[in-house]
Amino acid sequence: MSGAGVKRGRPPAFDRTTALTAATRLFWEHGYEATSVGELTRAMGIKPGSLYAAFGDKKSLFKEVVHTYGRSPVGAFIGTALEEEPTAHGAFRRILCEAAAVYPDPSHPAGCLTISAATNVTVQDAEVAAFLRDLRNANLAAFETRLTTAQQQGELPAAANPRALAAYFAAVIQGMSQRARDGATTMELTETAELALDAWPQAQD
Amino acid sequence: MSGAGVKRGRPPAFDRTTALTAATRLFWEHGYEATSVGELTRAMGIKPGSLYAAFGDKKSLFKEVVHTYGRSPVGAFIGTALEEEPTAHGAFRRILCEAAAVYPDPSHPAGCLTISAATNVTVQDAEVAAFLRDLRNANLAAFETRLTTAQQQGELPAAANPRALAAYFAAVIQGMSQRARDGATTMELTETAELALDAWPQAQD
DNA sequence: TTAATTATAGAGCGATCACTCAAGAACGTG
DNA sequence: CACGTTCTTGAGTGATCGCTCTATAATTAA
Repeated sequence: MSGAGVKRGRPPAFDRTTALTAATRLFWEHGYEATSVGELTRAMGIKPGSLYAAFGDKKSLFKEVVHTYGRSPVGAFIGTALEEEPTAHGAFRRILCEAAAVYPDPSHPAGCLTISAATNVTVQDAEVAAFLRDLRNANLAAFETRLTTAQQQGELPAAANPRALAAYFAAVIQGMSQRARDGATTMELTETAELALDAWPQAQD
Repeated sequence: MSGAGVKRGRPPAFDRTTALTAATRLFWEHGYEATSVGELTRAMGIKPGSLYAAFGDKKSLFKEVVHTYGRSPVGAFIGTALEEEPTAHGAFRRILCEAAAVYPDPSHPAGCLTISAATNVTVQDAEVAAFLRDLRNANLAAFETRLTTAQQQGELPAAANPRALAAYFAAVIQGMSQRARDGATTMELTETAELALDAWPQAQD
C-alpha cells in the first residue's frame, strides 16, 4: 500500500465541519426542500462543484447534517438523559426541562431539527420525510423501553401503561418544539414541562 | 344597476367547492410549497388559466383553503367545543378526545392542516408561515381566555395558571397532530389525551 | 343574427431548481 | 522544472416552478 495518511493534490479551501454547521442552520430553519442548493453554497462559502464533491447530492448532505445534529449536545440530550438518569422519572423530568431550555435558545434555530425539518415534502422526496419519521419513532421506542424497564424494577406501578406514557411524552416534546418555533419562551415551555410531569403515575394506596 | 344575479357568458365547467376540496387534500397532505400548481390543476380537474381566474394566485387559493378548512367540522371542532361545553374541563376533555378521533381518520390526510401545512417554507413565502402561526397563536389565546373565565367562575383553583395551562394543552394538541402524521392511531392518541388531562389542577384540600 | 361576456384549452413565459462539466489553480512528488 | 492529483471556479444542463397569454367555445342580451 502507499502511504495512507499522505495528502496529495490541492488542499480544500474550506473547513468541512464549519460548512456542515452552516448547512445545518439552514435546514434547521427552513427544512429540507425549502432550502435550495444555491442558499446552501452561499452560506457554506463554497461553489456547487465543491459541495457535490465533498457531500454527494443534496439528500446525502441533509442526512449527514441530521447525523451530526443527532450527535451534538443539542440533538442528543434526550438519549443522554435516558442513559444517565438513574430513574425514569428523573430522566423524563430532565428531558422536558432541557427541551424547554434548548428549543427556544436563540443561538440556533428554534425547535428540534428532527421534528420539523421534513414536514412538508413533495412526492419525490417522500424518502426524506420517512427518514426523519423513522428517527422520531425510534425515539418513541426508546421511551417505551426505558419506561418498561422502570416498571419491571418497581419504579412504575403495575397499573401504569409504559407504551401510553411513552407516546404521551413524545407528543408533549414534539408539541414543545412546535411551540418554540411559534415563539414560546423557555419560561412558558418550563411551565408546560411541569404540567406534563403531573401525568406521571402515582402509586395507588 | 344591471341585474345583480344574472349570469352571463360561458358557465364554469367545474364545481368550485369540489375543486377547493381537492386542493385542500393536497395542501393538507404535502403542505403549501411542496404542492405545485401543476398537481393542483390535475387534482382539481382544471387548467392553470381557470385556477387563476377562479382563485387568484397560489397563495390566495391556500388562504381560501385554510379559511374553508377552519369552518369545516374537522377544522372547527376546537372552537365548537370551547363554545358549547359548559365547563372548561369538559371543553378540554372533549377537544382532546375529538383530536384523537379526527387526526388519524383515514378519510382525510393525517393531523391538522393549520398545524402542519406551512412548517417548511422558503424565505419568500415566510408570509404564509406567519399566516398559520398567527392562527395557532390565536387558538392559544382562546384557550387562555376560556381558562381565565373558568378560574374567575371558581371552576379552577386560584393557584392554577390559565396561561400555562393553555400553553400546555396547545403543545399537547400540536404534538398529537404530529404523532398522527407519524402513524399514531386513535387508540394511542386517546391514551395520550387521558394522560394529558391528569395535569388538570385539583383543588387543594 | 350579432355583439358582449365569460370560461376553456394549450402553448409558452422568465426564473429557479438540483446538478454537471471543462478549464485552470494549488499542492506533493519525481 | 514537469507530472499527477485534487480542488475551485463559473458557465451551463434539462426540468420544473408559478404564472400568463391567445385563440376558441359557450352562454346571454340586443
